[in-house]
Amino acid sequence: MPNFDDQIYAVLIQIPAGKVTTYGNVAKLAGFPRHARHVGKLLSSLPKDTRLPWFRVINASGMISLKGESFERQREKLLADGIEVKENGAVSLRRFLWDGEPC
DNA sequence: AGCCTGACTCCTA
DNA sequence: CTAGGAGCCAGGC
Repeated sequence: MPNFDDQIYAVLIQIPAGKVTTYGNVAKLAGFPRHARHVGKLLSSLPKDTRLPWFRVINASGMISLKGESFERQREKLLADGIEVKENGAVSLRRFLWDGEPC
């Protein structure tokens, strides 16, 4: 059984550009349905130069869960992806949510 | 072991 | 939309 971290990474790299997903969804796709909190903990430990699209992961409310500078960083990344993000960090899950693997 | 914390989620009001 | 409470899991002390 692959470890938790690797499974999470495997899911992250599959998130298509221009889409977002939630912590809970990532955890579920990785095979750990109730580890949403741990997903966030793992992302918090990522190096700043990581290739992983950590910025495409937001909470189930469609809001960026970060604060301060981290929040702005993620928001800019999403905007660069063509995702509409409001000033408060809200994203339209209706339009940009990636639920599972389309393939 | 217990207690606290967190980039979470769901339910109720 | 906000606010409060409960459930959830792993890690640190």
